[in-house]
Amino acid sequence: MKWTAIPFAGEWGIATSFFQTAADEARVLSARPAVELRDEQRDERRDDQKRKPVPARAQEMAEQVKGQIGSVEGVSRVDAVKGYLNVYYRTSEYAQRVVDEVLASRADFGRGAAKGERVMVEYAQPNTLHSIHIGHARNTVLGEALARLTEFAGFETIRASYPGDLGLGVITVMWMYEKFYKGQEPQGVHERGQWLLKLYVEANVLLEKKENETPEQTAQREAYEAERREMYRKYDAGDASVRELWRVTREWALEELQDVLRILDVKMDVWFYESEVDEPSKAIVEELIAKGIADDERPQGGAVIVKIDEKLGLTKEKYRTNVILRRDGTTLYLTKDLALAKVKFEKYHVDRSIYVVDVRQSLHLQQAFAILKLWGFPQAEKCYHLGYGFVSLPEGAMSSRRGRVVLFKEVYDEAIKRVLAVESERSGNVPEGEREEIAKQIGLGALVYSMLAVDNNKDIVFDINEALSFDGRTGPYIQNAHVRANSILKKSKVESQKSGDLGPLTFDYELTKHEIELIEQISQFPAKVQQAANEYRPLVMAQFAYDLANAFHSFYHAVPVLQTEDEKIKNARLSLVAAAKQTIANALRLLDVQAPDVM
RNA sequence: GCCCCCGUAGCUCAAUGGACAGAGCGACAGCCUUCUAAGCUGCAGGUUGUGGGUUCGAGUCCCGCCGGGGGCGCCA
Repeated sequence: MKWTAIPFAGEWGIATSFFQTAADEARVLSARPAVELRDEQRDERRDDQKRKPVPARAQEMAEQVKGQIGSVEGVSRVDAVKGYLNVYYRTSEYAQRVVDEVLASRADFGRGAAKGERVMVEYAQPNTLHSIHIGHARNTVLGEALARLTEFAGFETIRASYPGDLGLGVITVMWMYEKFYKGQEPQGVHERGQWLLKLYVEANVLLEKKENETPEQTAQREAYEAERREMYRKYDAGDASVRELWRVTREWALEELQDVLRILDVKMDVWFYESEVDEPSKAIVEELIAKGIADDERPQGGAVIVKIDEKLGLTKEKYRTNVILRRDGTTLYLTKDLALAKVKFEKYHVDRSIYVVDVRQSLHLQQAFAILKLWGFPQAEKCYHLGYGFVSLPEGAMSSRRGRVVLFKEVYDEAIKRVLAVESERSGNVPEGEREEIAKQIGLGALVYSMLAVDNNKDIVFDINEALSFDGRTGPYIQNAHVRANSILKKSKVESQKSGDLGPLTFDYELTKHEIELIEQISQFPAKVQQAANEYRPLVMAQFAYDLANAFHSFYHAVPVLQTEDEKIKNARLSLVAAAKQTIANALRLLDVQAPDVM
């Protein structure tokens, strides 16, 4: 029998339906030969049952079962309604169980049992040529929330970053620097990152073919292009000065990435650099040729390719054919991803490998997974591409090449500014010395939540006013619930105390619907953790955090706590507030959002 | 041409095949001498793009159509 929560507010319990049973019965009755029925004494009644619509019969069954159930421990009543059997819990016992569990487990409330499975989440893969924009931020936040969820749900989790520190884009910035900006170096980690982006944009203007070029312009552009190609060649050949230039500019970019990760409270376990998988991936190409998976067309002046559909025996085109080694012997994105997967499987022994990558790369990753399967890696089945919609601007797609991007750091700074601007009017309780820190937590909370509160596959048109809204279904709304709970506890002076310190806890009084709704939300947290982790969807947790905060705000408004005269009820409510505060904090933590005590 | 994703309230988005499709924003009307008003309460807003099918039951699964977006061997 499958039990689900009763979707009613105000009272909680579990329910099961009888539709399936009723439908099955109807099938059996109608399948039985009529002659057999005629022999039955009560065939008329059977005919009635047969004709009875399924919902009505299901209701009948529910009522029957209800009649057979006596009184059950912890259950207040059983109802049969609309084909469902509803079992309502005895409120006081259930409430006490939930609150006790939260206050006993604290930060571990909701943590799933160890699953004995190792998961690697790969995210934060920006190129090392420019500053982190808001699209990278979505990627990072999504990956981090997912990692926190899988970890808390009981999976051993490894966080991996895969910065693209190689390729034409990187060379382009190096060329621009060498030619026009040599010796310059802005101070400040982010200033330097943004400056690299500026160089990249300028270089692309110089290198891009324009309409109606004069012969001089064409010659100039081609000369630049030749220089860039030469630099790429020198890099490949291991030229000392070019390598040094590469090392220095790369470091500037990585320092900025590190700082963004610090701001977002992301601690990577493993760093895979594109430059480090480049060489090993060439050996893989040879192996794939030897195994008959890849076809070497170089003798005919072609590349090394894998005819994926053909090798898999598919007749319809699905994965198509892809190149794994250019005709000039250099590697591609796909080549390196194959090498990286091998490392993940063999060195880190991951059972599941999650790639948090833009949905536009879906085909490429599917191709990579298919080749891994051909290659004989059983883990290929456990590779999962968590695609997410891209972040665009009202004026169109973001383009690093054209410099049409919204930088993460700009939005972050703006967020802090806006919080500080409203802090004086909205909150009087923030100590002067903590204003900046609290403003960071709230500003970032708004930004992060706005990106997680949308399902992965949705594109986001970035609107800064929407992303930094502090009202309604937002990060600050949830943070505020945490703050209000904290405020009550602080005034009651039990904040740091354990549930036991409140005396024997009992909810043996008539609970208001707001208290019951709040307890119901709290009790759902562990299941939501599992759901969000299993479905790879931080949105589930974002939604839950809002619902929980919403239940708390309503409770806060309608139910007095400190003013309660009955000491027992007051203590029960205080413990409920403590449980709510803890659960909100746990949920926010999984969303990579800070839970301030004041705001 | 082939593949993938999406279409739900004016807007932005939710909804393990189950009960009455829910929130926020925006609009309107209330609530601060009561634990923080970044809040609460009320009101309004829907033929879930469309036509079939499967099912006791479809926003959800299958097929067709319409509309939007993305991708498709030497970019990443």
